[in-house]
Amino acid sequence: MTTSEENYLKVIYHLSNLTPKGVNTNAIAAMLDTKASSVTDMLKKLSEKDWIHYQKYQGVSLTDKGKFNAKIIVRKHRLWEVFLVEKLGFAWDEVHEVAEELEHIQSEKLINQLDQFLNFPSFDPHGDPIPNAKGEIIKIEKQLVSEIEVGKTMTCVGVKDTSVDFLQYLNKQNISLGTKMKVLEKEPFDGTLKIEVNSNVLVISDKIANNLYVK
Amino acid sequence: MTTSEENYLKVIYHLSNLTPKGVNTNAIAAMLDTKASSVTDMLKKLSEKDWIHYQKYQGVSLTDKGKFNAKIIVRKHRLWEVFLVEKLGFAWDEVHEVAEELEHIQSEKLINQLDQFLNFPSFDPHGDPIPNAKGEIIKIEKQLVSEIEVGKTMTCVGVKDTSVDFLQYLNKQNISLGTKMKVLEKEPFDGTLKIEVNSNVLVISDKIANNLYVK
DNA sequence: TATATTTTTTAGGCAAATCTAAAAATATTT
DNA sequence: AAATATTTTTAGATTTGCCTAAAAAATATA
Repeated sequence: MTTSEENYLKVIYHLSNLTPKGVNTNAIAAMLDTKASSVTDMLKKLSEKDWIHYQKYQGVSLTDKGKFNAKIIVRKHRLWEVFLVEKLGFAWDEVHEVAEELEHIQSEKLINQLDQFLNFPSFDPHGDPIPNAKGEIIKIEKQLVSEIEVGKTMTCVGVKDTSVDFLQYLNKQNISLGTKMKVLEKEPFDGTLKIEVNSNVLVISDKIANNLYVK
Repeated sequence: MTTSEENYLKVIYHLSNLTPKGVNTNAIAAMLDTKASSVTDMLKKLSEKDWIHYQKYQGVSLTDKGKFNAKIIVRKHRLWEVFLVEKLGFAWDEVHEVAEELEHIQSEKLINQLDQFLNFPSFDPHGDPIPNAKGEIIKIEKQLVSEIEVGKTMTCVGVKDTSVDFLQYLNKQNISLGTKMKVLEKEPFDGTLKIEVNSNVLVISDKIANNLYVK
């Protein structure tokens, strides 16, 4: 499996969770920062290898084989992120790029030993679940801050957007996994929220509230 | 720097230590398991980037820039080998292939944090010295078993050949870094040696004696 | 429903890294 | 020194993954 093929599988996997009916060519192109025509080329190749179901103009979905491969790549990515944070002292906003490279290293033994070395972690530094060696992945119930009612307390369990900008914003506000918060006020006009964090009142935008997972 | 360019630099670096006058195209091709014509193509590219001195038909040598880059790749390779053995429980004959992939991960922070995490090791699992972040590398005096006089005792400090076959042969004979040995007898006809290892007498060929470093 | 817009695919091309086959330069042997 | 052998380079082709531009299909709009 080439690095490029792996990147396509991973992106199709992530998009499938948002668009279960079938993933669009343009959506894949946008995620991979490439052109639709390049995507079409690759879809044909992935289809021939039986990793995706593909019919012209109909969008794609992963086969069982493709889904398993995708999950193993996600597993590798997230385990490496844990390693970088727990063992090498990286911050959660510094790991993504490096993990994007490390996830393509081909060695089953490597990744399973790494898993053991890290004590079989269940979640990565952004709160996302780590598939096990069989590709099994736990799903926890989590909600966006934007979905929480006024007056309720909540605990940060993850982020939807894992961009450096967003993670550094959270750093600045002292919000990390496990941080307890409370919704104080909700502005109906634009979705702006007032929340209590670390005994301070914080005003957060609609966009922030839609990218922060809590339970 | 592409993976391919890195592999060429690394090979030229290693060959330079054996052939200081200038490295041959064919020698590079043999090491990289490719054709001489492919090597010529790449030499032109490396030359344009000022990583090697290259004149048609005259063999090549590394520029200062090229040598530094090569040493950083060697540094990465050897640090990853230490990680695999010390932290993930790999055997010394299992690390080379995986380290060949890991050495191409591009992140200065990653490798310097890894170095610290491993306590700034000086040698890799095969006894080879690890360059520091500046590319500085210590040279220890070491000799091949074949160069040791009859009657002398010696300690294994490294291997010249790092192939799986050779390393597994040494495993079988219970020879590893630090193993004490004594030369008992030398056969002038074919260079076969009798040595004492772990209170046993072992007969080793010319070829073995020429690939085992001691001091 | 016919037209316009958007999405997707095809056709043809490019750059990197490789290959084979043949030519050129260097080295070795007689 | 000439002939032979070896090494290295050139020329031209291939594969992978990407591109642009244009055509085809699907979707939205009037």
